[in-house]
Amino acid sequence: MGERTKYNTKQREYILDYLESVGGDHITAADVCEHFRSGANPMGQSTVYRQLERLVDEGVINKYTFDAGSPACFEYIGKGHVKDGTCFHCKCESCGTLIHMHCEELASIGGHLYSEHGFSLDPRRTVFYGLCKACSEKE
Amino acid sequence: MGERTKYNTKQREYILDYLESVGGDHITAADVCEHFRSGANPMGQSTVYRQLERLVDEGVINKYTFDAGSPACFEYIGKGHVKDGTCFHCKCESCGTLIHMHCEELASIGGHLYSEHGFSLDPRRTVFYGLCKACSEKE
DNA sequence: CTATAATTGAGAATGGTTCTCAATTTGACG
DNA sequence: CGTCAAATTGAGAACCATTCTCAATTATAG
Repeated sequence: MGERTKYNTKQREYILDYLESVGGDHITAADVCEHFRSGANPMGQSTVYRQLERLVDEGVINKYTFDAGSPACFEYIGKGHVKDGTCFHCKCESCGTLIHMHCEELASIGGHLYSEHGFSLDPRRTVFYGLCKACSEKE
Repeated sequence: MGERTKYNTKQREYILDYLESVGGDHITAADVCEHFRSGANPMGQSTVYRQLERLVDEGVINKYTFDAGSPACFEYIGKGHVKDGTCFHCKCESCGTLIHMHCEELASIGGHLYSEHGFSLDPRRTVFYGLCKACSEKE
């Protein structure tokens, strides 16, 4: 990781600053574009997408994809709050809420998938779909 | 479920026949379009998408969505081989292979998510991302 | 058979994302 | 400092799965 970027550009720094200021919240590529649209440091959307892709490759941010047609979300890995592999994400199919979940038991399925099925789980890409508490009580 | 469709059309029957003949394999909307493109029963792609959407609503087929930009997969529910909630899907991030997995232990996380976190897991929408055996040994 | 509502299909529109390529910027080296 | 090759930028086009539009067709009830 981190071997792809050769040059440090202003744009890269601006994006990193912005991601850090946002913290652990989820943002879309469109959010990043919007933030820079009218500011002092305008930035092309191609650059936004390219830098976000790089930062994912470098492990600086995580990327989550949802249903086709809805934009991907990015999440800054600041204080190692996601890196440890015990943070999972649940997405409510009804209200769309994204729930962060720290859980050792969920983390253990990674080991099971590997030892029993030979599959190396990537918790940073995996999203559990279903209904959140509020919505499942409603329906 | 099943309350949305009012009329039974030829196109609907043709699609159902095709899905049944394919069995439990995963197919995309494009596959369905392709199958009918040059045959005796040509069908517009709008119809394919609409009927597939309906069949999902009616619980006749399952729909799985993957990364943004890659097409959704559909799976016919024939002999109840998916309905039971023990069928999970793993997608290899390297080679793209989709692995079907029947596993009681994985199914148990549904119970855990509900009792401990109040979240009702939908196994039909959830895909585990990571590396398949072959690819993880390669890298 | 008729009326009415649902469905079809060709083509356009959508929307997130990726690609193209000329212009610009970066950083190593002299 | 300059020079220069390599990397990056950005405006706009291209992509592609999917959804929408709407006039023509078809299915079903009565």
